[in-house]
Amino acid sequence: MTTSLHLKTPPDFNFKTAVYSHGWCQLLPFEIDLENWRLIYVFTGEKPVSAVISENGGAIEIDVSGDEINPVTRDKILRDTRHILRLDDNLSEFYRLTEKEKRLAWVASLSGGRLLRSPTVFEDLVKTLCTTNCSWGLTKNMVRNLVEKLGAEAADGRHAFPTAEAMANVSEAFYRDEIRAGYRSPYFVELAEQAASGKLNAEAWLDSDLPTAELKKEMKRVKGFGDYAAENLLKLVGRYDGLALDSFLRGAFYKKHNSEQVCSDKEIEAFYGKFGSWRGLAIWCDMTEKWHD
DNA sequence: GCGTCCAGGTCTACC
DNA sequence: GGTAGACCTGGACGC
Repeated sequence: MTTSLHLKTPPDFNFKTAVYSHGWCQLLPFEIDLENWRLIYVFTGEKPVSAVISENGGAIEIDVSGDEINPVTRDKILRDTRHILRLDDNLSEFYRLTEKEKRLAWVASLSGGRLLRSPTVFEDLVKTLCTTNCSWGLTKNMVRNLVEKLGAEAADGRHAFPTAEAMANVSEAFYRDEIRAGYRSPYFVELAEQAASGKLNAEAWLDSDLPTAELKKEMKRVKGFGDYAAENLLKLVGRYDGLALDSFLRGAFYKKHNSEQVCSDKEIEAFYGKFGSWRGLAIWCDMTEKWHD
């Protein structure tokens, strides 16, 4: 059987733009069905359940497959979906700034800037670590291995993202040999152990009172997290002060704004300075404009 | 088939 | 505070 749940969306919400805001929609347990514009995710709870998320008549519809779900699971799926799609984000100030720039006028008209994220910061931490110093193809491989080899199985055979406990229960050799994580393997072990023991509470970063610079320092205490990784995660917890420059963003910037000539990171930062604390979101939207054609 | 380069970087040692 | 070198993997590319 299938249970359908519904969520109202804010007026400035665009399902397609939010789902395809960055690469996360391609990382398990997310799956994207571009033909029918549906997002699939395996939610955790009492037991993992697969759900198809789509837009229907201006609202979000979540079709949960399998046995009837209890009220606790139902509430968790609704809460997680709000979080994933960032339905509660207020981007009005960002839109005011981008509307002043002709080339970024599309951002407000397509309601861009809602970056898809995972239900937990822990999942985003692990996935961000999988993006460092490798091709996007390898990132997808590592995440797929983590999900399929360590995540609990739902009724339809899909797997949820592994818990910190499940990740802490395997060895460094497992990460090297089975996950194909290479030199990142000890980082995964340490991160999982800290999260499972409660020593690291990444979820608290969502509503931390710390200034962004301090929060970034805290994130960089996680082994394997440097400037790029910390600033990427900051974006996912709703702070856009950092640009999270990586080879993709740098290359795209050189091509679009610097006649394909290499320039310094400081010059890139200065270019987006006018967007203030929204500059990280401004460069991301600017560099991914064509994704929304 | 083989070697090299590099991709959605970071860490450590050293200066 | 800045920099060089090492680090896994796997696909692309040249030969």
